[in-house]
Amino acid sequence: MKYWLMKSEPSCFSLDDLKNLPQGTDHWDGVRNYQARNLLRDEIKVGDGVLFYHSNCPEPAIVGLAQVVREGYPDHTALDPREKHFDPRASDDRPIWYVVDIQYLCHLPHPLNRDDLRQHPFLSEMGVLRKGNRLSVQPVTEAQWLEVLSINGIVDPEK
DNA sequence: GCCAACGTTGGC
DNA sequence: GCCAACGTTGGC
Repeated sequence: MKYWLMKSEPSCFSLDDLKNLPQGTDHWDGVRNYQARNLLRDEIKVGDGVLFYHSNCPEPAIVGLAQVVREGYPDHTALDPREKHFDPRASDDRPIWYVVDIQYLCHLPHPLNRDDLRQHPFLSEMGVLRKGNRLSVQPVTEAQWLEVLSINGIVDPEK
């Protein structure tokens, strides 16, 4: 089991948006970066934990937890010319871009903003704090995951 | 709105 | 294959 941090602009797609979908589940689509693509296609597995991060907004923060419920499969939005993230190089045979499905678990009682993260020994190492880091999906260590749960008094994120 | 950092593109 | 130009991200 692995852990990931996924970034989303709340004005575009927020944790509430995820929660309100049927089953609280959605495709994580539109990723057009090869490093992130490789993670989506090869590394991210069903059951992995996801820290949901709100970026590019008044209060950037880790705001909730999700879990992976379906692993890497082709991103159909790359194949549809009407889509914003359409990629003419992609085809059914060679999809190029991938998505995973994630399911909402909970909001954090104490969302962790960037100052909060900087003050913790494990969390201050997170990629999301590094200057210029634009990866929309990035790995999180088990220690970091457990620290987020512990700060929030969460024993079992699925409850 | 500013601007630094980064990835991608494209001319050569 | 180099590298300048450009577009995008994202904190502030």
